[in-house]
Amino acid sequence: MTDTPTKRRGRPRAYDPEAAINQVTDVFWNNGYEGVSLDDLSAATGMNRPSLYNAFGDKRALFQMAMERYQQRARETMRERFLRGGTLREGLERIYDAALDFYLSGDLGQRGCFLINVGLTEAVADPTIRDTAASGLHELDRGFERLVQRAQAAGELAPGVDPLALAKVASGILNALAVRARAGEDRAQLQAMITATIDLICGPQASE
Amino acid sequence: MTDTPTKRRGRPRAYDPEAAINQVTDVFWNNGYEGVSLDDLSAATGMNRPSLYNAFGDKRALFQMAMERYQQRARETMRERFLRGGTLREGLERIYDAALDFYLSGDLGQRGCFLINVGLTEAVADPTIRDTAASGLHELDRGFERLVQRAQAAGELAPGVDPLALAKVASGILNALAVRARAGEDRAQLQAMITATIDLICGPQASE
DNA sequence: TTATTTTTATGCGAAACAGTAAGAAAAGAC
DNA sequence: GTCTTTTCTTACTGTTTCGCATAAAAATAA
Repeated sequence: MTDTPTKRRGRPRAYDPEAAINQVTDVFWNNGYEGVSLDDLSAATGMNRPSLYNAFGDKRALFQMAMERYQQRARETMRERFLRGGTLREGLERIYDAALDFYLSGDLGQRGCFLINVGLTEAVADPTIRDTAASGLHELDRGFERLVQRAQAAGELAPGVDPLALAKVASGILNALAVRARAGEDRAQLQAMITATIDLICGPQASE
Repeated sequence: MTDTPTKRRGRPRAYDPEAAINQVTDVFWNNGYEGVSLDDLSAATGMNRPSLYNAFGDKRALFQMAMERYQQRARETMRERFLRGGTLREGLERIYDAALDFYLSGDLGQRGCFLINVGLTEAVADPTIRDTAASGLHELDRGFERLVQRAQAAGELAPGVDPLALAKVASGILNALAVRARAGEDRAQLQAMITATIDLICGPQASE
């Protein structure tokens, strides 16, 4: 739809827009919004500043684009894991496992979540950024709600429990994993928090 | 010990160091490290830049001082709530309630946690800041561990459960509350997450 | 070849920034 | 009153920043 495979008229662009957005996202993800200059982005993408402006707009627009790109990446990674079948325990294990890979990625292996650890820093000063970040978090909330409701429909949950309450805890712990990944906790520590959460929500696992 | 109530020799300082540190902390808390200029701090404290340098050092030192001041404030608020007696449920209610007041404070009422929402943004670029923030989070972890272990010693917990696992979840949810406060969730939504967590850890409350 | 279109490259300008130097001001000490 | 000490005030330096203006380069169209 938007792509034009036909030969363009003028000088061909020397950069790949897709790759550039990913590089911009990574730089913001590491250093925050205010911690990044356009020269940093220029160096990371190989584009010079006027090309950046021409292609994507100003710094704020670049950041907004980076947030959307991040959400797109995350959605592609997580969607299937929310929807695939299995028990609630299996679903939660799949989801948390994928999130860990995400949060522990990057050069230093502790980037956390873009929305939480970078976007929300700007939340007080910029309501637009805050709302974008918040909607990303709420999308995850809804994923957990559906997951738990499916488990309830399948008769997995004890009769008294409130599925939405379980979903809130499950989603909150995902936030905590992002926070703690950025704080430098290693995979084993984060995995211990995951295990504790899953055992609490699903009941302790039967020993193998 | 460190205070000298005797009359100082030279020109009296026109600012109150305690108040200045609090003001610096608030400005960083709202806008992040990179989002704050020394002129901002100068305006907030009423001190001009040379006085800031003379009194506290450069921007990095000011931020470090702000992190420590924040931890001091938090410690004073939380300590008593971790130590006072009562059931585990009562303890958790006390702690989360105080945390909400903290996270929902500030001009806009959604500042979150300084360490999480501001300090950790710098964590990838600056390991010193990361370690300071991480140690603050781990101090809370230990508080929850002791709280849950006391509950176990008092026979409140079911025999099978691992108290450290419960503590991990309780502490993780505290992180999530900070994240979501900054994302703009209101008190009622946060309270719902608290209730869900406490019910999950302590068992649902007997209806009154 | 010549014109047109699109992008890249160079570089400018005004503002903001961190940090410091030098001197004026306000207090006590003598 | 004069000296000494501490702080405040003003001003400066060099750098970085954003955003853009202008011109060169590389492609197609005619």
